[in-house]
Amino acid sequence: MSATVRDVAKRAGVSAMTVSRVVNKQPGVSPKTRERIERAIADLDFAPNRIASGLTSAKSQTLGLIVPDVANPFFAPIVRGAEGAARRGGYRVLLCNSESDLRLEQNYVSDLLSHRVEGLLVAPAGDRSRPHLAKLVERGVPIVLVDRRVAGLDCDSITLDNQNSARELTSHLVRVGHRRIALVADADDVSTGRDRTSGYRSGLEEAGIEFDEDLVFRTSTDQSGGYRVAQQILRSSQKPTAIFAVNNMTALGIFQALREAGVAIPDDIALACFDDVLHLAVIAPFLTVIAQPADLMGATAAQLLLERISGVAGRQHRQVVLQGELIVRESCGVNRFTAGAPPSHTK
Amino acid sequence: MSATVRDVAKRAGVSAMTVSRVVNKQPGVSPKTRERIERAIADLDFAPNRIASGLTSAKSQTLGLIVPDVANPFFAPIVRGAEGAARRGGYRVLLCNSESDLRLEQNYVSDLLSHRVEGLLVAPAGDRSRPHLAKLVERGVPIVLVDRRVAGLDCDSITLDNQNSARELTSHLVRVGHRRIALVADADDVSTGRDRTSGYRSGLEEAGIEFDEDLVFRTSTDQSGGYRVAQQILRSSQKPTAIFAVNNMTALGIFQALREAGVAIPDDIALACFDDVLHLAVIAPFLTVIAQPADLMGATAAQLLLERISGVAGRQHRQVVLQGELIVRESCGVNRFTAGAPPSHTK
DNA sequence: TTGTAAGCGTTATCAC
DNA sequence: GTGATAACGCTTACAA
Repeated sequence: MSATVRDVAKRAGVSAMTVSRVVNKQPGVSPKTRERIERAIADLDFAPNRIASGLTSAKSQTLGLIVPDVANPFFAPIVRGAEGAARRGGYRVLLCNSESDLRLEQNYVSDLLSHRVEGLLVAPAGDRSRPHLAKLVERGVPIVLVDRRVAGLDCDSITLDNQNSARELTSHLVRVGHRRIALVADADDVSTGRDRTSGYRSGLEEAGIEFDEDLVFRTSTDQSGGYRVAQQILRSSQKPTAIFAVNNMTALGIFQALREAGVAIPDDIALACFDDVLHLAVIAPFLTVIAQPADLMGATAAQLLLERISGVAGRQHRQVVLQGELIVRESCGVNRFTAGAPPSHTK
Repeated sequence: MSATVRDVAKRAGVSAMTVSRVVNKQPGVSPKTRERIERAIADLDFAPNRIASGLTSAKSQTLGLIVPDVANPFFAPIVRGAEGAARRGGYRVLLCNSESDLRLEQNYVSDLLSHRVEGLLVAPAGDRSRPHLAKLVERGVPIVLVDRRVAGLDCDSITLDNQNSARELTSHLVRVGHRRIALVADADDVSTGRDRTSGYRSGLEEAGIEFDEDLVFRTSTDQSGGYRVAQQILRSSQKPTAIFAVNNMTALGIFQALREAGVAIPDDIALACFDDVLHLAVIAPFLTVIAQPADLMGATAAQLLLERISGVAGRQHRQVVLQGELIVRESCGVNRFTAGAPPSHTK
């Protein structure tokens, strides 16, 4: 079907080897032969079979990227950033949606290995991803964790300074007058969840507020989880005056439940969260958030991985930490009328 | 490094061929040998090298997926849907972000071919994608266009019924009292742009409103394009009473510009668009839109492609058309107080 | 500067 | 039911 190096070689009156050299821009080919070969390549519309070269050179020029959900407005820019950086480095990206499912994630990992990716970018489901990821590390497969670390797994990673950002957000809530601050937390199995919970505690501690286990709510960190937990919070005997949601989707669910219950934000209860919900800020600059540079996180992750693949990286594991940005809007009870259009999100 | 079929064969005391048969679940292996081989596979932690099998079988089990931007809240669910359906069909997905750049898209196409993808899912930059896509069609490479068709290119596609939906949205605007309706259109080079413009004209025509070229504004269909065009609209001598934005990002830009200019929606001007801006509806159920089933579109596209690859599809090209859904909210001047929380998006 | 030979890990084919 | 052999298209290693 498609032309091969040998076809090109025949047409140019040279050996396959010389064609290979030209295709891979290797030195040691006379300008004349090079030109002849280039013409033959053009004539035959030859495109090298990367599968075949991958077989001999053991280099597939491909990375694997595993995220829980590409359509999540936090992960989507990560994917974009990673793909862009990979492309600029001459790599292709196999995209995998783990749906936060451990089994699925594990299958993806072995599948990607079967496809001989040269390295993996993984936003792991949680600490229980360790067994299958540890195997990779042992085998020396280049890997970079994105957004989340895995307890007990030593490898490159890029994350947000979750603990510090959570502390900052908590301090902000305290500063504007809240003392009973509910935390809608992620499982402790997930490093971001752990770190944010820990930051929340630090924030309270600094303010001299005692940590109250009853104010910590755990749920599936998606919209429906947030929705359910908000209803639970509203039923609790000692209602908090503020809610700190661990991420974007959870916050959306909480918001929805509060609105349906006729609870005014921030008058009846304040709401803050991690992740700036994409594009939302344009129409309703409302939620006070910790914004994460997701695009940068993805791009940097890919760069780290490429460096490790190329061997530039050195033995030591690198843990890049990015800073979150506290963006104060209206949902916590200050700044209510400074935004362009103050929508009154009340009943 | 990793074990090969031959390693497994040696350990099980059989030939490589028999191992291959077991791995690929082919019949014609006695239960006893099969069991022996399976144990050897487990012992050696053998995983078949898909690169190598791809070389012999010419089947890479991989699809290419090209979209303008994964992080766009319309394309992200398409990607998710496509990847999921591909995985369930036993395929991997190479993700490519064309950034609506023709050159980049073209490079991706040849690169994907070099990687021997078995088929392509493409949301093309526009009609000018035809040359490089036509080559694929000629060569018999399975391909499915997603979201956009390409003029003069015969192949499978899945799109929205853009014309009809645009007509419906226009009719709605007319119904609630608008007669001077600006269209912020996409280039005619893009099928969705063409079809939506055409539907807009039909809608006007049905209402007996004469089409006015001066009410059609062209721009880059992203947020900044929308932003600029809105400023232009506000400066125009005969201001429209409503704006129909061709897509989500454009609408966001328009919204931003209107707000900054202190123009009230819908009191001073109405706004409607294609694409439900993801998650936005939860916090601010405000924009009247044509919602598209993006996830379904992606999944169906992948299914179509897999059917074509497997040969189930038949010679004829299939053009699947999905229906859009008009969701009436507040931004066009009716329904203003029926939503849960009516934010007054006014100055 | 160029070419030869061998083999990457798998599978198609045909023989036993 | 099982195996030997020869590819697949390319590149590494070495030779000329």
